[in-house]
Amino acid sequence: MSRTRPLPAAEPCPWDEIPGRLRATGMRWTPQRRTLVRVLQSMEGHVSAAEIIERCRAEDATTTPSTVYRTLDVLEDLGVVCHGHAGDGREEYHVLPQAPHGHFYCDGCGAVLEIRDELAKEVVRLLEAHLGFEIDLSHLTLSGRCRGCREE
Amino acid sequence: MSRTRPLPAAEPCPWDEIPGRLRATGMRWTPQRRTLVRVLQSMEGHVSAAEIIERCRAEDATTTPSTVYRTLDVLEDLGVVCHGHAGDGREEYHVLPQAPHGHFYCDGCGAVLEIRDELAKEVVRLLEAHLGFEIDLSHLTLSGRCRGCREE
DNA sequence: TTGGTTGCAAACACTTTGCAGCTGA
DNA sequence: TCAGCTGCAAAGTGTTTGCAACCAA
Repeated sequence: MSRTRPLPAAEPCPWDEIPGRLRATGMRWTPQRRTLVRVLQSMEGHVSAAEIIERCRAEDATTTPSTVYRTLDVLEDLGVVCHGHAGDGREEYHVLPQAPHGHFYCDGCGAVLEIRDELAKEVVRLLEAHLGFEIDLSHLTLSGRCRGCREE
Repeated sequence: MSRTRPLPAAEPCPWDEIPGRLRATGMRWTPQRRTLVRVLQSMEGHVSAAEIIERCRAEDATTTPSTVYRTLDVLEDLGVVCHGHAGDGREEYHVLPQAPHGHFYCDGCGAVLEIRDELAKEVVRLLEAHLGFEIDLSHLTLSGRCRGCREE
């Protein structure tokens, strides 16, 4: 299973390279994969497995969860998505992560903010300096309360 | 359910105050709770629900998961533990958090480090300054690779 | 006594897997 | 053709809940 891989694929794979990259390793470019990839393209950012499945079903009512999960695994190997866990522990997929970033979930209002670029680097650097850990920020979602909810 | 509460209880509850605090609100101090509390006392830090259940079963073979989960919920309201999610999305409990701190899990060797005190404050401050989020670090476990595993 | 607790079993949500048949290359 | 892929159904996980019996206060 790809999710036991230590760290996400090094370089992200552009959308239009996907069919070729699949075929290059003997894999197939099927209608179901076309649907999933089209859906993912319209969802850049963070998405739950449930959302992905629902959107696929909207495009193709015959979509099956197992196929979606299996294909997401394949796409994760290609670096198109990488998965982590939302605050409630469910699978969460990050689409086409260009730079290391995490997500921030507000317990109060449910808002989600991305922790990206400079800030992500800063956090990574800080933790690395203190603990010697190379953090995989893209794999997690922090939780807390946003400014708005704190002022209530 | 207590796990929908916005943030963990403000002040941690010393072990010996637990019986009294329970009774004060009409709750009972039962053998099962005694067992669980004893087990938790011997496990300060991060523990998975499975570990807690297993250890309880070692002390009392009749221990039931449902009772453990329910009691952990009660103890979370008292501030004795607070729960989050491990890297794989399972429930994880932090026992008697004295100061805000998170955990760091190494994908390589499985080592767990605590992110505490100064470093935790620094991270919290950083994220707060940039995003306006009041982070609940105790609610999460970061993942990545530790120094040792990176050098392999 | 009596309402909080417990144990059991069943329900749950989500994800994974086995397998026979289908299909892209 | 023929491996990879799909759909289905079934099995897992890990956690939660309903309920009757139980027992701490």
